[in-house]
Amino acid sequence: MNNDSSVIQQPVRTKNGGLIKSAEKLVTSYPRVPITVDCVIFGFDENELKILLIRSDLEIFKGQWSLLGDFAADNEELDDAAYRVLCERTGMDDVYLEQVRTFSKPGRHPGGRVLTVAYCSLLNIEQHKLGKMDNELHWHSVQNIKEMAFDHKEIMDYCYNWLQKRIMEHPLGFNLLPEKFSLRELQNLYEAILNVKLDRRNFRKKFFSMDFLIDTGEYEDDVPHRPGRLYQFNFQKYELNKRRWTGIDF
Amino acid sequence: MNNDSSVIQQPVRTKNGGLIKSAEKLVTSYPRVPITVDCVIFGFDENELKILLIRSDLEIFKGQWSLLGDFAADNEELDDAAYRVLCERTGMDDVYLEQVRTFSKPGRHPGGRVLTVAYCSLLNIEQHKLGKMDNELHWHSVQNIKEMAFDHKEIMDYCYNWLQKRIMEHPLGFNLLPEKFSLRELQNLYEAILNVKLDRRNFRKKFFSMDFLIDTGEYEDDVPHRPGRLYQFNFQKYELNKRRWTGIDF
DNA sequence: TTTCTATTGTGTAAAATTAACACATGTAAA
DNA sequence: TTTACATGTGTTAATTTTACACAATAGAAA
Repeated sequence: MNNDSSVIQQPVRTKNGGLIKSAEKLVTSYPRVPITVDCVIFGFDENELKILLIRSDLEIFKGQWSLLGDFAADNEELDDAAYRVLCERTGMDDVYLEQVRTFSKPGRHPGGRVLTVAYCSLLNIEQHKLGKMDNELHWHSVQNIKEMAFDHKEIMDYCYNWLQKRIMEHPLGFNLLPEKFSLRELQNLYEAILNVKLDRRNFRKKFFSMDFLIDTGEYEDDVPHRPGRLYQFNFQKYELNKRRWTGIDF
Repeated sequence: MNNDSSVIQQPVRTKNGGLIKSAEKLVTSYPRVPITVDCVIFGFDENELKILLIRSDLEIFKGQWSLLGDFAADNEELDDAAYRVLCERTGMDDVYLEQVRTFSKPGRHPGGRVLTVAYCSLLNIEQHKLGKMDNELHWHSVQNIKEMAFDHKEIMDYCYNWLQKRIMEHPLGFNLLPEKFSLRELQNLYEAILNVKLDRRNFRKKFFSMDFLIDTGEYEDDVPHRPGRLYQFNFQKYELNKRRWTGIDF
């Protein structure tokens, strides 16, 4: 591990005032680290917030679950790497994805120093029905996960926390819902993520006043009670007014 | 660049079901990247938000300013690396420091691929009077910086934006002020960071109601008008009540 | 000593937002 | 036809935010 990187420990830096001619020489004189991206992929199903995990392929973590991740390729921008992982593993594109934080604790990877950049992703679980091939993949209820491989539990907790804050500032939640949804579903989503109970009438008022909901005129189907109206999220309008958006406050 | 890392491009992964015995072997088969930390160090002086920059020591960026940064050492946690940079360059310890974001665009460093993790730091500028030795260091007004070496302008902009949001959620600003300060100074700070004008009376009410200000009983000195009271920030009390803290709203 | 200037320190009323709460309506199942 | 259950809607009280004016106090100037 890191044998070649420790050959030259003294930086190429000139002592005083002199400028460094070769940036390349400078760079190659420092330690280098393998980089991974890890995706915390959230979904929403049965009124629970879920996260997509894969069985670890390392002997040492046998039986444990881990985030979907991969090493970054040569010269690969990390956003691209995360997106690649997402596409390869879920077959989906056009997915919400955002960088959250970098984790660098020495010893976090049993194979030596590996730095990982955590990404948070929100997707519609219905559009990613796991095939029979995917017996290594599984949607877990976020609340039930006790331990994970590597430091992935810590990463997941951080990202879940991040999501709770983030969803108060931007209407990300819609990425987790089907294209058409009832207000009840929307409220269930917020209650699941924030882990609180909300007043139905005030919730409704709040979202209508935001003016990002399009009334489809359609109604729920297959419910054993009065069906609710179905709405769509107005992504366009949101993008236009994003700057004036100051967040939700329940 | 990256010549040894591209020797083995095929991952060691077993095709189906088989677990990987050697995590080490897996890790060493992937590309490796030099990592830097870059500190966006904010200060407050003459009612302006400032940032501490250093003249780039690279020939290619001659005359341009850059963030204070360094390469991460072997097995060095990045928080530690950032803290090390901060201490080495400013001689200060016990400084507010927080990771903000990782920047990975290929081509962002002229010496080849270098990944950098940006940290945001807030310190009391009075306690870091630049000595004569530090003629490579300079406090710049944040508003005046047009261009910087590397992608540091982008990083600075991102961190400034981050700070504007962050300061609404946590009372970080006190790190930028002297131990004892008047309410006017505090308001100037917020106005400088947020780039807005605030109502003096409401600002005052807001901060008193937070109950984090300790009245020292002392007064300003050397002002050509009625002197204001001096306060201290109650860090202890804040730490205790942090969890219930929901932010400021001007 | 007096006057002037500038900034501190304080309170209240209007406006906006949030929180709490109840009843009629519509569908499917019994 | 009745029952069960969730939808859809409006009002009032409480809280928070905004807007705004005047007396007090120090140093500087006259």
